[in-house]
Amino acid sequence: MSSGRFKQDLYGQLARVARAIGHPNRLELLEYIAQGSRPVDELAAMTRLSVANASKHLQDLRQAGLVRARKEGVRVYYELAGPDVVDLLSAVRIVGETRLAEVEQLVRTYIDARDDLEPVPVDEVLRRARQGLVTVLDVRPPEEYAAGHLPGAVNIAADSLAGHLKSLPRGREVVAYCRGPYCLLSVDAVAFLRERGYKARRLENGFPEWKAAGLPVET
Amino acid sequence: MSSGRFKQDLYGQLARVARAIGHPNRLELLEYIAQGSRPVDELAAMTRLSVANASKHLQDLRQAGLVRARKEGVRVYYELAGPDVVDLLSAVRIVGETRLAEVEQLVRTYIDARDDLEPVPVDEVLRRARQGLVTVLDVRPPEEYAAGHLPGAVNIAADSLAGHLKSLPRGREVVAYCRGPYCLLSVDAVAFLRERGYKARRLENGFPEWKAAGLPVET
DNA sequence: CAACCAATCAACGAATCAGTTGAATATTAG
DNA sequence: CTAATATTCAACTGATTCGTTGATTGGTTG
Repeated sequence: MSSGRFKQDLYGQLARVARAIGHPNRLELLEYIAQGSRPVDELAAMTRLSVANASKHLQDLRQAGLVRARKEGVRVYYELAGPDVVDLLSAVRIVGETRLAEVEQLVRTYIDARDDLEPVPVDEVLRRARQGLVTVLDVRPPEEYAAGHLPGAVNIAADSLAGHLKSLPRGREVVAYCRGPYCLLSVDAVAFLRERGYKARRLENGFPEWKAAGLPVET
Repeated sequence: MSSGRFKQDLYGQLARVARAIGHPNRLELLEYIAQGSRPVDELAAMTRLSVANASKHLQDLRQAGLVRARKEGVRVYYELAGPDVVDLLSAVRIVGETRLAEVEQLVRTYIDARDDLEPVPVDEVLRRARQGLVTVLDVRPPEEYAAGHLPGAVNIAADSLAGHLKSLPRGREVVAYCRGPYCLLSVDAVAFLRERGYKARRLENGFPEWKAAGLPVET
């Protein structure tokens, strides 16, 4: 039986996929790529990596099938290969949170401690946003908002929130979201809004998870 | 803002989890561990690794939180940390199958080609087994069957199937399963049974996925 | 205690990986 | 065509990983 070869080859390939997400810099790159397609130099700047280094990591991701590269003029845009990649990252996140004390600790101190442990589940947001009971607030930078966002969401980038409070109806509850469950932009935004008397909560997941779940998306 | 530290530490930890499943031998070890707890020497024998090497890989898995070690007398039994680990492995499998041509090719030649592309979905098995319409057949070795199996399943190890056909009712359809979607034991069994006139199909997933999905398990 | 066995540890070489630097390629602008 | 810019490639260093070998620990048995 050549089943030994099968198993060997197969697990060799799957290990390639796993190793591709086995480096902190590649995980961070994927977080940004998951918001929409981006050229190499922007991704390098966002992650504070040298362009050559970022380029190499991106090619590693591409060879593992996690991202695609699309050439447009002089630049190369990288984009996520598909929603299954988001599911994979979520699975890693869940294992990390439930099995590694270090992760649980980090999440507790940086997120839970500031957010009063009451993230909003997705189905609730969907329902109440349709009824106009909440303002859905996207605090990511405008390029990412433009590449896709929750239906009806208002975009105010986290760093310009202070200057744009007028566009947020005072009475209604605000639900903020950003790049993912570990993105602190919405944590900061919620804290800021609460200080100013708003009733504000954080969506438990970010845009990529929303989209990967097949929920409606607006562009 | 010390959010840079947060992201760095967090992704460092998640990368640890990913790297733990980033080696073919560790993936194979996990396949066996997912069937139930096993001591180091048995796992080493099953994977044809040296005991020292297997021990080291198992410790890597333990440090990443994927497995637990339980000492019983003179031997150490390793067991899966939880169902979320099975979900993680499934996520890697799905990405590999949909994004890597090599994986799709391997699955096609070793499984689809021999199984006529008609795996049985889990809910169907659950329903029809309750009505007594199908014989559910567990072709894993008896120790693994003993550690947990589908409700009502009959256990005939794949290598002793030829000698135990009498315990399989001739008229009823057989649904065979084993260690997982990539375990060839049930593929062989289905082929063998079909040659002898049985109507036999393969369950699309194995025991670990069944259990991780929260479906009923018998011991 | 001594013998024995499972498991781990320590140390080593080969291989792979991560990041930098500087050169090479490709596409657009002038 | 030339210049400018985004990206990739090549070469190299230091760090990490994998597997083996032989020694060591820890628990059981006679």
